[in-house]
Amino acid sequence: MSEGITLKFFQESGFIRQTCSKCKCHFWSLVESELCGDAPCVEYSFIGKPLFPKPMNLDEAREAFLRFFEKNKHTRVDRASVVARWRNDIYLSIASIAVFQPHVTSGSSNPPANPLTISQPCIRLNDLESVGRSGRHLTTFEMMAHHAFNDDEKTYYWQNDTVRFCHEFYTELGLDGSKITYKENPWVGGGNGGEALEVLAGGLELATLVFMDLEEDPEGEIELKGIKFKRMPRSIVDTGYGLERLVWASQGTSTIYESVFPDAVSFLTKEANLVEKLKSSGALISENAKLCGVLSVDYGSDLTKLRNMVLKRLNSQGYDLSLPEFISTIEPLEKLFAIVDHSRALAFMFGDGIVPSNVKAGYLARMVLRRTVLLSKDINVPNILPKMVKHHIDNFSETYPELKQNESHILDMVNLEIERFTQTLERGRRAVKRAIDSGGIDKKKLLELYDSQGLPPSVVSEFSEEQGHSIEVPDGFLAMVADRHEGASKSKKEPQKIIPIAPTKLSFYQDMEKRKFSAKVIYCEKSKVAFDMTLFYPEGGGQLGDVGSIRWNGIKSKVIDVQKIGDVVLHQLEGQVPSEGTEIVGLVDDDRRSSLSRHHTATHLIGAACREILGSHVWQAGASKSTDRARLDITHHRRLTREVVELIESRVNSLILEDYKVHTEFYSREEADLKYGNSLYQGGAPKYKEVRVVEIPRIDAQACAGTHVSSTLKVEAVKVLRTERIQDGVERIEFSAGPAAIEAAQRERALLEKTAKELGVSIEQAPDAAHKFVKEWKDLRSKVSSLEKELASFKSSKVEFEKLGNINFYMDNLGEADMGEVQKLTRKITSTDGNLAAIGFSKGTKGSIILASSNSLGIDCGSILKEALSSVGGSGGGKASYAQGACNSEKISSVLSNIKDLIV
RNA sequence: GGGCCCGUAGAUCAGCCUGGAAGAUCGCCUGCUUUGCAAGCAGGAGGCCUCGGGUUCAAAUCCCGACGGGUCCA
Repeated sequence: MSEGITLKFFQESGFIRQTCSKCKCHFWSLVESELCGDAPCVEYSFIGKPLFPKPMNLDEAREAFLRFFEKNKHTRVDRASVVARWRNDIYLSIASIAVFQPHVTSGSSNPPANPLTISQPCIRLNDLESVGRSGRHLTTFEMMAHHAFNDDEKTYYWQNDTVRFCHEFYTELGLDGSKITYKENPWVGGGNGGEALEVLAGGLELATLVFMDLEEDPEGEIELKGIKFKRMPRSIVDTGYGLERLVWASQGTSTIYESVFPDAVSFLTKEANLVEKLKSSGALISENAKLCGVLSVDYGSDLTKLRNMVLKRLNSQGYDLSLPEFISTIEPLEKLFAIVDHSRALAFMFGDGIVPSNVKAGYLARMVLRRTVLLSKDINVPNILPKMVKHHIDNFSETYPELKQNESHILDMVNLEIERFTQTLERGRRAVKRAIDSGGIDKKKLLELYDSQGLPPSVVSEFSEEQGHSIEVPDGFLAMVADRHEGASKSKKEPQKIIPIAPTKLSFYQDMEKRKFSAKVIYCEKSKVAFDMTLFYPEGGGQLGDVGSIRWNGIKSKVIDVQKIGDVVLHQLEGQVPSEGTEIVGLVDDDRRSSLSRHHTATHLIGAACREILGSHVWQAGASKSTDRARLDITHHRRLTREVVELIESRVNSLILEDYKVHTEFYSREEADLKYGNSLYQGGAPKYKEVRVVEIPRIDAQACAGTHVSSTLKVEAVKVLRTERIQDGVERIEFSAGPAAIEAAQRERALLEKTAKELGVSIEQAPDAAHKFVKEWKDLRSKVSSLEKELASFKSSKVEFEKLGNINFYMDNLGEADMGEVQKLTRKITSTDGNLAAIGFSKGTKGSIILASSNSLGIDCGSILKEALSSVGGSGGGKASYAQGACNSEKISSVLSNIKDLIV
């Protein structure tokens, strides 16, 4: 690498490779320069002095980019969702290349076009704290890119053309070529790596050109940034051009936000009454942005440090500001920018179907929303968020009509989440008050309030102030939270073992109705065997494996479990095991398979009905199919009401009757993507190169490896059994299909009949009767209670007492009596000073004693009763004023006399 | 995927740690006071203490499980 990236283009155009005197990195530039042009070596020079002759907005800049690359033989492809559903390692699309990982980058699938150009909306939340503050950070941005996927068969272009394209693109737009610096900086990430060039101008990184041709390998020969790599089969041109950066550079405003969202910023500035402040603080913001550009400080924990550094620089440039003055000027504006940015992120997240939740991507959306709400409160526009989101939707409606289409859903999500957060805050306000009332808020309490009630320290502090108490927020709060969550164990996956035989031919895909087959045993392992082909479906995709039997030479063994290990299907046998080479006849249990297939097709129908009735935000979050029931978990933000469930159930049953054929077909990944889009991957990231699509025409299409019935009519019927909220934002629907649905209905009928019979009424009258019985039972219960009171006071006047010293000793055995009644009786007696009551009563053979004394006596009833009971084998105890115990009912009188003896 | 918190009257919560009569405040009802309202005073109704097991003489309270909610982290 000592030669760096030496390209023909650089040489022909007169670029010189130089070394930065500060950071020692290598860079290429048309002019001689001491510094590399990247932060922190240089600072922004384009603010107030745009790099391009003509200011561009988002649409103009995006179109200029895509057109340029179309002109240069790239195919424009549509953006993907910001929710990376095709991946199981990240939740959000964080780069344009993420759209093509891992299937295209690994070589197992072809790109939709090659070479291609795209502008992909991306969301990154790792620098959330910096958004608004640094003047350049965004949670949502569009990464424009041109990608070329080269392999052994064909090389489209590599480093030289990439840089040439890049340079031509910027210079054609009017950027002075001598202002561009290409800094060598190898790139590493996501298990891949390669040489890379950062494209810098005016101190701003405009783009990164990555030449991805390495993959991580501990045995690899090549080392980058301390990690070992080897060459990968594909070499990929992975570029990333910041759309927003380009727009910013073309306008040279103080912050990126003012260039990218001029309308939104001015709208919010007006609403928040910050017009004057923004105008008068322009210079301050510019300086702040410039300095934040060169400083690499963690905005989360070292904010005060950062503020002081900026302030020092400002004051050395002729400002005369105190820290509080500086903060009070800059903070509201920073918050304003953050709100503008965050609300765009929310529009995209909800627009692409994220349902707020306490887990996964849904949690990320919730977190962003809550932050934004708090920020809006801070600048006195507490209800601005829905308006801001709508503003973005309208602004983007031409470029992203899908946002406009989903507008009502997006706003519904936003409003619902705001409502939930308001409730959380109200709960929190009360919790803070309680905490203060019961001894104040210490560090531990603060942590608990955050962790279990969702109250950030700033909010707790605010609520606390309302109560007239100030609290101190400790440094490193977030580190404490992290500590608390440590020890959360990470589960390790066991590496799958490999069986060294040819892949089993999965014949059930050819004919899903067939149950009988002949095959040859090609592998044995204890009680497990593999054949050259099989009709037995192995457990997978949430569907249970088949069972059945195999025969050979007059011998029969049961197949009790079927699993797929790699590409081999292993059949677990019960009984004798055939040896390798044996020809066998296999028979799949038809009842079970048919039932599983019915439930699987029914699952697709339920999913389709849910999407139709509830909306396109409904995604499968999990599924499981068994013989008598199946369940489907869907993303949805509200509990499913009975009415909605009935709608779904009816819709599914009419789909069944409409008798659609169920088609299955294998496609390559790119064909499948092209034909169906990524809604295909309801079941998660596809595992194989070939995608099997199960399609119910016009109703549903899914990548699915399971078995299905040949037409919807064969599902026969579907009955929803129950729904359950398994996570916030995820509803589980449990249902039965076919004969199992009828059986389920019959079970419910039986339960109803039994209930009605117990109530002694017809089924129709059962609810009313139950209501009446419960009401009567309640009335009677309160009547009994008041009668017990009366009875107690009546009986207490009947119980004889004798004087034992200064004690009035009441003693009696009431025989059969109720606990409540006797308790009331003794309370009554001992409510007068100087009284002691020892009352026995029984219920069958179980005898009970209550010993209670007036508070004035100073007698320890607990220990007396314990002792009195011990000689008869009873037990009990209690407090000084009240004790209770039990013994055999025949022993009551002896216990009572024991008590009397113990007192005198 | 992994934690943590919560479930008691119509609402908000106390009681649970340390087992032994199920409470407070607001709201509701009745009466008094008032031209009326608000307020005040007096009285009252309203609880399967989420459900199911277990431990115990005894469970709102301790243990296990389910259900319902909240929340943090990845």
